[in-house]
Amino acid sequence: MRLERDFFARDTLIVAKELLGKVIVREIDSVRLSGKIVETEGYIGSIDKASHAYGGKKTPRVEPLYGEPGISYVFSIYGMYECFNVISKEKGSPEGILIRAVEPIDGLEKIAQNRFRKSYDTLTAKEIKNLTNGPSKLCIALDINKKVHNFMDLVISKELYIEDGDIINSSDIVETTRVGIDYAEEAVDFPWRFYVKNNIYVSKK
DNA sequence: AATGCGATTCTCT
DNA sequence: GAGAATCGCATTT
Repeated sequence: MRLERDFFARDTLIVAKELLGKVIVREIDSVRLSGKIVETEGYIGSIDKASHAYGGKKTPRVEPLYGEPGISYVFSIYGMYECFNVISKEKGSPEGILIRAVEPIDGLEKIAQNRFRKSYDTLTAKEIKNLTNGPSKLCIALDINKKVHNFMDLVISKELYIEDGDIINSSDIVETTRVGIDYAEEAVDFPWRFYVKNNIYVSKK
């Protein structure tokens, strides 16, 4: 079942944790691609120097962060990659959750084509592991891009949404520091990254 | 108009 | 583990 607005309209770190085990669904021409979320990071703009909206900063790029819970924020990075976030909390408060890794479930053939331009059957073990074990890798695999999917309402969209999935026991969740935010001073140490213990698709242990 | 860099990934070594 | 790729966007001139 699809997650509704009220799921996202809660404390960002709770949503980030509870998104583990849920399933991102990407429908392309009636073909279903999906992946189980295994790694997330919370960003809380009001107090978080790692957030694009730190201190209430508001520019065209970060506008989605201020939108309704349940919409997407897709940003481009390093000129060649994109990252997918879901907005949490309430409209007006710049908070969101970066989806850092998923475990491929449906549409493996299309996912393999999107990532490596070859058939799933011909992937090496290394390529399989690298299909979706990173924030930009999963965007490539599921064909999520800023141009089409930024500001998309995941509660309404038919082509991109999130469904119920596994319930992850809290003893199987690791809480630790976030990745790639070395510049963020004290926020470097905030334990706002969550991942499923022992899952091979987690980007970084 | 010019500058500088990033919530990353890939390819070497 | 280091270095390159590559550009949108915020910031500065």
